[in-house]
Amino acid sequence: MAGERGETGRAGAAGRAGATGRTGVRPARGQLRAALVAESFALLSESGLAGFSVAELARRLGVSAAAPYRHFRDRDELLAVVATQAAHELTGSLRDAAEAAGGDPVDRLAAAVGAYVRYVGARGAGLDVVYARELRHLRDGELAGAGRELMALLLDLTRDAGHTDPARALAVLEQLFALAHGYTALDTGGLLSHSRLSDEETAERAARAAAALVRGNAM
Amino acid sequence: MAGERGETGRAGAAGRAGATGRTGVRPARGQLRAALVAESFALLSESGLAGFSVAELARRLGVSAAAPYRHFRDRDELLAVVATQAAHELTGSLRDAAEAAGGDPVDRLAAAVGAYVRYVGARGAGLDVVYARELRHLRDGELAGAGRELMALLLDLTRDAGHTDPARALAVLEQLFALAHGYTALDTGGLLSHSRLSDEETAERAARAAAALVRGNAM
DNA sequence: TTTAAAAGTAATAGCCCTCTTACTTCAACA
DNA sequence: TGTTGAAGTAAGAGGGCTATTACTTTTAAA
Repeated sequence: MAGERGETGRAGAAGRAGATGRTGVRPARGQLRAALVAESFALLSESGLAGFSVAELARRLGVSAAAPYRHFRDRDELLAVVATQAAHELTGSLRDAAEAAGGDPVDRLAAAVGAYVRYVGARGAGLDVVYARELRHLRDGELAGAGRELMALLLDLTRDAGHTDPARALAVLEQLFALAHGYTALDTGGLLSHSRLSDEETAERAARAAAALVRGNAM
Repeated sequence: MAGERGETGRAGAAGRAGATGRTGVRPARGQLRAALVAESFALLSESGLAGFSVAELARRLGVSAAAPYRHFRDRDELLAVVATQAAHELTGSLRDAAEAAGGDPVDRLAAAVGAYVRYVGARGAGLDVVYARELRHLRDGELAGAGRELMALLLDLTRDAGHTDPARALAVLEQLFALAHGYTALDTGGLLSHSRLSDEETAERAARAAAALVRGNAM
């Protein structure tokens, strides 16, 4: 029983594994690139960033381990594309959620936090992926822009909630997304309320907590 | 440039690396067990649970890769000892912090959250390590007890803050530790306020946020 | 001083991973 | 139909990790 860990990580070379199941359907010839990105979200959502491996992806799509390298220079480039898409989707989701929440800034922030938790629950990619350390060296292209766009939206929402002082707005933002990130992390880790909650339930709890946090800050 | 990732993880076998520096001092013969535990905290604090590897530990202590297995059946057993110690230390730290904060339940909770963030910053082990999924199969011995002890303290603190309804207390607890965990995670990931904050500064921010959260919940 | 257990080491098996190279297949176009 | 470039494959090099086994060094007791 040599290699049979259940968590690993860090740099180096090897180090993953996982389900190893042929989950996705083998994509038609020429569709591999898109399929890789799609399956990346599934894999992230199941195993997190730590469990992301090109080899596992290839296995799931029923292609050879070398195939992905026809479309991406290396693992990080694929991850960067996924992170960029996640940033765009997050920006859209949070903006929509805030929009739908009406005019009250507190409601809007709470809705955004809820949307964040919901998105990460569904797609497995959150701030940790978008701003992953290991992708720093690629942070000059699209990913950089998508990351800034997301951060700008967050700041806007916070400022609308009455925190016009930049430093103050940043601090509140930090609180809210520490909260949001914490909910997703604890949930993923199964540390929330004994049994694993549904993504929806977690999102609602996070949104309620966010509202309380914003209210509490105003006191 | 084969194995040169900078993050990995998941199950399987291989998968780490890291600094590979000879950090700790080679322990005197017979002191390896204690040294391994001590160095584990250092490694966790640098690379997180994902970067934890027995091989790296051995390297840092200047002993052969097989040496650790003289003292621990396998990686998980070592990790469980570390987690157990972390749980005890956390319980002590949080209790002390609450104690020192005086009589106001909100202050006490905020102090506990601050202490949590401070501890994780310093030692690298938090709820994620104590309640790690991969250690579930060992959760019958000391670790289980230490985990319950920690959780009991948290619940007590929450209950003292006026949330006598068990479900309500649990929900508030969840909020607070999602917040705390989120702060440590964002901080570790360098996502907080551009430049990396000191552990102390992060802890204070988390404590302030916790106080706001508790106040907001009371409204 | 002998001796036996404890603590380490060397070597290695077995896995998984990333990424490269050379070869094959396929599909669309001339 | 022949050609050609894109897409994919087979193999393998290079590395890291967890553990195991058999051998060596130390240390402390008899």
